[in-house]
Parts: sequence; structure tokens; C-alpha cells
Amino acid sequence: MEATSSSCPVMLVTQAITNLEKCKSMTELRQIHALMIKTNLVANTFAASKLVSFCCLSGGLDHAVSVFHRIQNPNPFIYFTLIKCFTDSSNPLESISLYAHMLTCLEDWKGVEFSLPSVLKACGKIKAFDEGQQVHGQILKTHFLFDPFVANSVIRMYLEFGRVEFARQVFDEMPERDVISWNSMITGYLREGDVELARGLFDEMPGRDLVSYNAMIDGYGKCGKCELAEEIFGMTSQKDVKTWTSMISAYLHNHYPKKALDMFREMLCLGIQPDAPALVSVLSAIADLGFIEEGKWIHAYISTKKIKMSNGFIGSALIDMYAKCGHLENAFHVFRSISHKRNIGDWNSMISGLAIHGLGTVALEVFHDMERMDIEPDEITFLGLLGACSHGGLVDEGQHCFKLMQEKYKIVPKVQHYGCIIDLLGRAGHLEDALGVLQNMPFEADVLAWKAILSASIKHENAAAGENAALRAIELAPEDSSCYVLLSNIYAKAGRWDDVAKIRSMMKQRTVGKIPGCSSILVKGKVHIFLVGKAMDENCTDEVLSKIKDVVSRLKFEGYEPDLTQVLLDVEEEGKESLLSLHSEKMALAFGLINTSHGAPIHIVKNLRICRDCHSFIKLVSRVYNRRIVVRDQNRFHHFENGFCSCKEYW
DNA sequence: ATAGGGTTAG
Repeated sequence: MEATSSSCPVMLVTQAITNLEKCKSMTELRQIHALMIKTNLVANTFAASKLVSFCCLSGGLDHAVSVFHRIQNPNPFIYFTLIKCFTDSSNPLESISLYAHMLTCLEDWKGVEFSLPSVLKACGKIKAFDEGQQVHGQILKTHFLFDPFVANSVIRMYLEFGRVEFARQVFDEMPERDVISWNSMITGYLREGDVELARGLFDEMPGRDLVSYNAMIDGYGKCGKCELAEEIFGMTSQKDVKTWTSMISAYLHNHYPKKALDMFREMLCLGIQPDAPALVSVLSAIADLGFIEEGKWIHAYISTKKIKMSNGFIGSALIDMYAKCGHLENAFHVFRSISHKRNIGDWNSMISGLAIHGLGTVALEVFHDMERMDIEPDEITFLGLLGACSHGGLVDEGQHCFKLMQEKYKIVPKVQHYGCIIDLLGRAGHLEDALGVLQNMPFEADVLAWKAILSASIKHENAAAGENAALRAIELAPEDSSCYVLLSNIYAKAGRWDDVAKIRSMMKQRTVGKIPGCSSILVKGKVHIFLVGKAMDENCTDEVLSKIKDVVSRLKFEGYEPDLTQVLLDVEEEGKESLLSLHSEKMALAFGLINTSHGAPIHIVKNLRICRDCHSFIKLVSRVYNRRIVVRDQNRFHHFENGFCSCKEYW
């Protein structure tokens, strides 16, 4: 028998609901419940289900269950309320049990279909494959597959299991597909990396909506097909903030941070309000570019719009941005300001931020705070820590961290973690040990592991080890120009000119292009970009070139000797010195010397690793011209002051 | 009741 609502006047029901909606604490909730029992409102289906769902929302799942048990003959809708709560809770298994229990209690299955999406979601969430198949079986028997809500949920569940072929079968069998069915299949294929199949469905589907477009943009972006993402982006005239965010992150994933930033600006111009995810992705682009002014603007925007820093990634994105723009104090400031509501990402960003500045000891201190506060570190925390030790030359501490992560935190190291350890040992000159780790680790060595050995070999002048490492790295990443260049440098240094020529022609044959060096500098709020021997704003090229000449001759007085050992690939002997002096970071530095006042610090961002000559050049400039110079290269920060660099030659 | 976007990583 259905609980009667006729016994309760409508007024009372509405009153109870209003009370529930205003309710702020469990104590209040209990009072309302008591009143509802007194007036027999608990017998009213609608009021009772509201009560159950409010219990769930305020975190009192237990209370919800006890309320539920006092309801006589709960109807499918009340079951549904609690099932949904269980699905969203940390214990979705309960949702499946309650569903099974409901089936044994109900005589009439009318209304059961409302619970099916929740139950299927619960199965997917806890990867309960067998249970999921059982529910699927029941759905087939009871013909609920006719209900697109139900069928779509079955599809979603199989996708959650990673079984696209099962999902596809349901998709093919279901009597009536709606736009959600198509979109679900498309995202399923995209998650598998099967863009062609996804695109096939996208082209074939009868009526696309925004979700379809956004999913394709996102999918293309993630698999490195930026042009195709752009194509889809251009196909739809209606765009929402997610469309823009998808395109921004597509640019980001494909290493076009400038385009990502431009896209964000365009979005703002059209009056679209960025939300947290949009801001997080643009912050990441800004961090890549090192555009501190834009970063500060976004920070101010977040503050004025009162966007929460605690949940989500806003805090970590801000910390990361400030650290990568060289403003560690601001990163720390954000980090401190969220001290009571930090998530793991906030800690990780702070630790990695300190790592790129070479502040290994501080990073370890932050980690100790984390341990004191019982925050469970994850694998990224340890990548940051190992990197911090590596850049800070802290060999023992790094090895200790590596042990700690396995023994105390039971984290199984990935190939990246081994890469860090190899790098750590290699940099510190323990080349044999580094090779030992590489040979004994439970993974095939990847490019980065070999590149770590390669740069350690070069630094510690072991040509044979370097040659071997370079050859292995080239095998694994034939498109990466840096390994060819380093190898040919090794050959050149040994006078093996035939081999130098061989490498050069190999590069030509494989059309491996060198990535052009590029540096940027911020002067009076404007970013200026320099390539080798050329300013993007060509008006100032000549002025910069003559300034470099001045600086070089002044430094030569102080004992500067151009280090020609790294310009061995393409150039004749007499061209080497002038080519060296045209490196983009020297151009940017000269521009900074011309256009900033005496004693003002200079910040430069470079896309590649800084070369040895530029490094000693800038050290000297910092002393002779009495300037603090901060350079971010591909790997880390260099803080130059009074002739010294913070990296202590660890780079 | 079912589908879409986000950070930190050698």
C-alpha cells in the first residue's frame, strides 16, 4: 500500500519542506524529524524522501538510513533517494545492496527504473563488473533498455570498466539513441585514444550539441591533434566556457602556451566569464610563458570574483604560476594563505616550485611539515622532492626519499622516479652508480633516463659513456634534436670529424630540425621576445647587437673567454664566436641592460637549456654590471648575483 | 535519473 498523503494537509507538507531547506545542522534536522513523526508527516512519500535526502546532504548517512528504516513500505522513489545518496557516498557498494533489497520487497516494479542509473553508476565506480552484468541482464529481461536513461547508464558503466566493446554493443542494440548516447560513445572512444572511431560517430550522429563539439575538441587536444581541435572549434558558433577551456587546454597540451593565452583573451573580449577550470588552464599557460603581469592579473581576478582557492586546483595553479615566473615569495604567500585548507596539489606545487629554484633543503622542510600534519604524499610529491634533491646536489637526502616513498608510503616507483635517481647520481658525478640503477630498474630505460646519463657523462667528461647514452637516446627519440647535437659535440671534442659529419647528415636525412632558441624579457610591463641574433620587434635589433659588442669587450677585460666547445655543429671556426654572442638569452640580457635602470633586477625566460657560455657570461655580467639576473631555462631557475649562480653548476 | 572542460611531474 502506498503511504497516504491525504492524511497530511498540503500546508503541513510545504511547511516541513521549507523547514528542511533552511535547516543548517543535524540537531535542527532531528527536531524537524521529531515534528514530522508527531504530525505523521513521515507517512507522506514526498516529505519523507526529502527528509532522507537532506540527511544524506548534511553528511548524516547513518541518520538517513535510520529514518529510512522507520518508513513503512517505502515506495521506489524513497528507495531511489537513498540509493542515489549511497552511490555518491564513499561506499557505493551499499547502493547495490539496497537495490537488491528493494527488488525483494517490492511487488510492483513500477518506478524501479529511476534507481537503475544510480546503481549502474555505483557498479562503475567500484568496478563491480559481475554485479553490473547482473543488473544489465535484468534490464534486458525487463525491457528497460527502451528507456534511454537506463541504456545510457549501462553504456557509461561499461566505459567506466574500460570495456568499450561492451558499451558499443549496448549502443548498437538500444532501440532509441539520443544525443547523450552518441556523446557517451564518443567520449568513450576518445578516452581510449581512438580518435578515428570517435570522429566517425561525430560525423555520423544526427544532431550534435555543445557537448559533442567540446568532447571532440578535448579529445583532439589530448592526442596531439591541435589543428583538428581548431577545426572542430571553428565548426560551432555557439560556444560555452567549456568549449573555450577545451581549446585553451588543447593549445596547452600541444605546447602552444601563447595561443592558449590569446584564446583566453579572446574569450574575455566576447564577455564570457571564466570559471575555475578556465582560470586554471590559463594560469598554466601563463606559467609556461613566465608572464608574471598576466599572472598577477588573474590572481586579482580570482580575488575580486571571490573564486575559492581551497577546493579544486586554483591554489596549486597560482603557486605553480608564481614559482615558474620566478616570484617564489608570492608562491609562498599563496601557499601560506591557504594553510588550513590545502590539498595535495597545493603541497606538490610548492615542493616542485622550490625544486626548480634549486632550494632542495627548503623543499625537504615543506615535506616535513606535510608529514607532521599527516598529509599523505603521492607519487608526484616524490617526483618533486627527488627533483629538488637533484637540483640541490643533495645526494643522500634524495636516496633517503626514494627509500621512504617505498617503505613508509608504499608507493611503487615509476620509471620517472628512477629517472630522477639516475639524474641525481649522475649530476653528482656518481656515473657508475647511475648506470647501475638504470640497468637494474624494473623498467626499460626511457629517453629521459638515457639523457640523464648523457648529460652526466658530458659534465664529468666520460666520452665513451656519453656516446653510448646518446646513441640509445637517439634510438628512443629520433625526433629529438638535442641528443644529436650533444653527440656531435662529444665527437668534435675528440676530433672525430667524420663522425660529426655522419651525425649531421643523419639529422638532415631524418629532417630533425633544431628547435630555435628563444628568450623573453619583461620590461615596463611589456614582454619582448628574442631569437638568435634577432629581436621579434626588429626596430631594436641593431641597438641590442651593438650593446652585446660593448658588453663582450668589457667582459673580456675581466677575463671572459668565449667557450666555443658547444658550437661545433654547423659553423666554421671563425663564425663560432659571433654566433655564440647572438644567443637569444644574451640578446634579451642586453636589451634589459639598455632599458632598465641601474641596479634593477632582470628576469629572462628561455625555452631551451641555457648553454655553458651564456651561463658564465651572465655570471660575469651580474658582477660587472652589479645586477641581479634571474633566468628560467627549460629545466630550472638560475639566480645570478655578484658573479655566482644559485644552481652551483647543478643543471 | 544518463553525457562535456582544470593543476602539480625527471
